Amino acid sequence: MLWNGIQPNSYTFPFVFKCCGKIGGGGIGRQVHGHVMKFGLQDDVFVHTSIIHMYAKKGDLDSARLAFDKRGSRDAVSFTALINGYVSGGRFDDARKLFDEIPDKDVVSWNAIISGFSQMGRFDEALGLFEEMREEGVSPDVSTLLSVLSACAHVGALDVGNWARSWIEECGLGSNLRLTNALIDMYAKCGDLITARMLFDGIDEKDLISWNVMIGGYTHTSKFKEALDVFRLMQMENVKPNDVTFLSVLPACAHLGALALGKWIHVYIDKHRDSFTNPALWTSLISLYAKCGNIAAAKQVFNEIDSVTLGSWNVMISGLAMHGDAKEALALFSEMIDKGFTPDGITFISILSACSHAGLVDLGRQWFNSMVQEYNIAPKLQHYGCMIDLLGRAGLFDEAMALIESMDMEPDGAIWGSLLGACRIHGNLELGKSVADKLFKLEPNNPGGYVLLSNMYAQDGQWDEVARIRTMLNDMGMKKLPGCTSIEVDSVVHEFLVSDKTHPQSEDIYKMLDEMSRLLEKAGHVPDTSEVFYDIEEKWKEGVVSQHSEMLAISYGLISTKPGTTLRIVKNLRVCNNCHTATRLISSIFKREIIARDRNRFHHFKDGSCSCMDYW
DNA sequence: ATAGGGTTAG
Repeated sequence: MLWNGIQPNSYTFPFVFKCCGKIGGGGIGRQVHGHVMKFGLQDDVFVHTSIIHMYAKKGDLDSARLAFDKRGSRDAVSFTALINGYVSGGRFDDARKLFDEIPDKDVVSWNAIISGFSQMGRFDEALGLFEEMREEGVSPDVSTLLSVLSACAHVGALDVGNWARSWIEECGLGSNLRLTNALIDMYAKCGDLITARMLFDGIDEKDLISWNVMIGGYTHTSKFKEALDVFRLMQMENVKPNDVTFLSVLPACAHLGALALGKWIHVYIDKHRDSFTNPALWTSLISLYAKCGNIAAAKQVFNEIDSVTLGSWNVMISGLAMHGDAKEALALFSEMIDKGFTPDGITFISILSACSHAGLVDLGRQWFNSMVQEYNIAPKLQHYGCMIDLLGRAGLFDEAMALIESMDMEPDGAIWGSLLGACRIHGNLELGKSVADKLFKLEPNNPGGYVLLSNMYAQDGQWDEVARIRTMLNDMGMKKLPGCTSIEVDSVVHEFLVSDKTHPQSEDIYKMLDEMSRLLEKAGHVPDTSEVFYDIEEKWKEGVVSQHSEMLAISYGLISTKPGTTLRIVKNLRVCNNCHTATRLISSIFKREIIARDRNRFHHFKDGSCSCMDYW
């Protein structure tokens, strides 16, 4: 155009500047700015605003400011262009100051500042600005609500979120997909999965984001089964998943032990390698295999990663620790350091828990000190928890108490709980009583501690104390968190509770359970009912333990898989003594390997023995 | 005819 001698006018330049922003190359914007001066168009408001915007977008805030200052009449539009530059440059105080100077703030300027704060994680300030906006009588629009809902989702501001929902309905925007997706995410993150699901089911044409927020909502509230159910629906509707989808589905598979589905995802990612480049996917896959008990597959994925991240080292090391393979966990840890990676707090949780599972007291102490002194990592509650657990299990109660007293934070229930567990193992009733008091003050409604203390009184023969605690528990209406075990058969996850009769094949499951009991008795198994906490007759207690959720899951596994197939079960609590002994025997009676994951770690049952060596 | 603002995971 210039070579042909055709004069550009004030309409030309805004288009040209828009392109400058897109190609972003070096001094092109400045050159075009020169042409503007040459043609004397610098006073046109449209041209001038696009100059400010161009510099702001390039991150050249000084030039943007200079252009802005030259302006005769400043309107909301020019302010907003500059504010945007300050926001993306992280200069919030300057942005906020400029914003307050705008004489005639309109929706777009409010949106710029609100979304700026929201995107930078300053959600409370974003919501505060939204409040101000409403007070000043400026009507929000779709963009405002998208930013506001995102902020509500992050800080759990359900009240503002509810307001947003009624606003959306009043404006007749109920069918706006972006707004509905943002609402679903907000309700899910605020914990109201019912409303989130209702909105989700109401969408006719769901897009990928609708599916992702719904699945992610379930995963992040630990509703893993629901997450997988929605993923299945998504597949039935032929919606192509992306990395975000898998980053929500894989943890659900890992938690439920849904290994087959996880493997399917692994194959899918391999097949579409070009579109799945997010390194977090590999970390999730390692974690999946480790948590499903297939440590060999976890290692294989780990060894095939092109660029290893700290996260993948961490999950691999914690996987080995969970399996009780302290030696290999520590070896991998050395390798990681040799390769120049710096361990973080998460790495040390794995290292310390590996030492604790294996009873490596000296090494645990050593790494704890090295973490603090060499790596300058301030220990958190979880690190102290591992150390207390390690020292307590070894019976080193004085040292454990000294460590607790040295902490510069208040010990939590987990710490007192693991110390109480150690007291029970070593029959230290005296310390146990005072530890239990501390625990009850912190977590008066958690029945676990009461059960432990009552068990200790029972071991000591103090039956009146046992009765007193039981009555107290009953009076307080406390119930143990129900034990729940899941098993995956043919890619479907089946969940069982104690004495569960809801499974469609319930009749066959209980037939097999009778058979199991008969063979166990024949093998000399005497039911251990010491952990049953109801005041009922011994015979009934035996009935209860034989119908524990893990026994039902194993029974279902035995009748629904081919002989010799390894059974993988996942329990939400710690395995009880009776089930542990029974499972050991079942592995030899039925010639099945059984890999059980409990709350803390793995048990590999094979030929009548368990990898934890009955120490867990 | 031309200028300023936008959702999902980690």
